[in-house]
Amino acid sequence: MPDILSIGQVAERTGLSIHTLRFYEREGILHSPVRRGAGGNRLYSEQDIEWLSLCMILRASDMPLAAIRRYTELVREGAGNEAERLALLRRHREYLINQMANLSECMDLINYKVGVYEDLIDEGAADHSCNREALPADGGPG
Amino acid sequence: MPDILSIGQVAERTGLSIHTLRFYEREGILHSPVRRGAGGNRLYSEQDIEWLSLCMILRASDMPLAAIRRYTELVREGAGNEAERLALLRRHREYLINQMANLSECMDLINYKVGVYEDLIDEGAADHSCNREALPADGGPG
DNA sequence: CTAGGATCTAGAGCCAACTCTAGATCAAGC
DNA sequence: GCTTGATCTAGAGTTGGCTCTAGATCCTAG
Repeated sequence: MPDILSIGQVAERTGLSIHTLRFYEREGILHSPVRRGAGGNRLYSEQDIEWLSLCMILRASDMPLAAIRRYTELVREGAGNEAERLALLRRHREYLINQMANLSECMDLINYKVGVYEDLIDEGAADHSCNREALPADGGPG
Repeated sequence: MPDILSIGQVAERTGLSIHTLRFYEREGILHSPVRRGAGGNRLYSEQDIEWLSLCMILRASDMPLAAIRRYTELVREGAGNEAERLALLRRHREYLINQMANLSECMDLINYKVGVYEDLIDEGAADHSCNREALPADGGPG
């Protein structure tokens, strides 16, 4: 593993597009300013990959880029702002708790409905004489 | 509970804005076409509230409006398309499973980091002589 | 009659997060 | 020398989901 990577290599390893990598840099999402090669091309390090991996986890959980940028700034500034980092992380944790509840509420609902439709379709397949017009109540969330 | 509700009442009861209610209607998110009063004003029913509540659960779990619209169409069309409804619901369930994994990965990461920063801040508060420059490794997701 | 408040329509505006385009530069291989 | 492929910059375009505006209409209370 070389510690100097082109943008193409970083794209390949992270799964982010080259466009997105440049966009993230403009947005101040990179841990340290990107070094540049002779021709002005970006030179990434393994550290950058690690930082981007962290950012990708945060993004995958819907942390806004603005929050990631702020966190990045705080880390870049160094020691002394731990309280703000902590607050930022806790805020996102609150979001996560709430969102996990939303997802599992929806999961329950969908599991219920999937069950209903599976039964309905099984019946329809096994017994063609049954009343195929009999709809499950689909008006409500119950 | 009256079964004829103004858009304002629906907004109040669902928490959606009046603008959003009209927007959802344009987007074909309503279970049945809205009835209108003498002056052209929308008349909602309790059924509409129920359907909107369902939609809100789906939206809160990030189902795109396009998918909700499709599901709405299918339900409106009536019996005979259960397989497609089922497929649509299962697709969203896959999304939910994946997203729950994302959120809990992020939750683990954040819990870890929150722990680190809490310790750091506690130490800083309890013992001012300690090395406040000692940073936790914040470059990586670990 | 009039003022206030709720509603209507059509359509513009906004925000986040990409995503892509155009045109230039550069290094390597034939 | 020339083509090919990767990279560069600045900036425009896209998508999804709202959110708001303007100007009209209508109902009710004073």
